[in-house]
Amino acid sequence: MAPKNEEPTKKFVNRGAWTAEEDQRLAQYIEIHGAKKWKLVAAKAGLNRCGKSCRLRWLNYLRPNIKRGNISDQEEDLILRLHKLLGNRWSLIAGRLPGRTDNEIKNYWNSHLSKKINQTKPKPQPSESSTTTDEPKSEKSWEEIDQLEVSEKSNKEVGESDTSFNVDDFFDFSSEESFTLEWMNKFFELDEGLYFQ
DNA sequence: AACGAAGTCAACCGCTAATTT
DNA sequence: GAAATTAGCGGTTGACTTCGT
Repeated sequence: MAPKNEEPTKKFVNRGAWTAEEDQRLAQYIEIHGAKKWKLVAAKAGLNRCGKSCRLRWLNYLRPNIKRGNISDQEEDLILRLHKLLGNRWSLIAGRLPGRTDNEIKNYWNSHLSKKINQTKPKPQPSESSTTTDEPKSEKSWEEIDQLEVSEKSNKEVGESDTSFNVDDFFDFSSEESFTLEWMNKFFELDEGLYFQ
């Protein structure tokens, strides 16, 4: 279907770490022309990079309002809870944490939280199924997960939701930041009794 | 001080979904 | 409707740093 690599010629494509100059070129170009058609962006900005690489760099580092490092306890807690709910859906999780990127959340999870979970996780109950991962499947049923996915999809397709729970609508807080984290924690506190026990 | 192991994280890869032609 | 192109996602890799001996 899709081509393996979007670049026709890989001859002189830069790879690896971005230089300050490349960052500046990319940011400058996007500021003027916007962030779309990444292949074009790469070419027009005079970057010997593939479009994919430019996109990633912009989304993860150059984009405005990006927060880097220093993940707060509150954010960490939220990540844990959202991961429990959503599994490895990093972009979804990141979408609930203003200023955080999926890559950062994923890295943070892999290097910090997965270990933490493994350390603190209680021994599996004999009655429970023998899943070994920290995926949510052991916490929530597949039906519940599916329901989330279906309602997400149907909302995009139809533009309105039925009575089912919609995770995007429910967690959408594109504008209000500090309020959100507190509110989310409140929600999870209430919700914990239902879902996470 | 030197060296290997372990940890971290930016970037890449392969794939699918969505959009455009 | 089909094909081509673009966007986006999650998994993985590898360079670099930190830690332990």
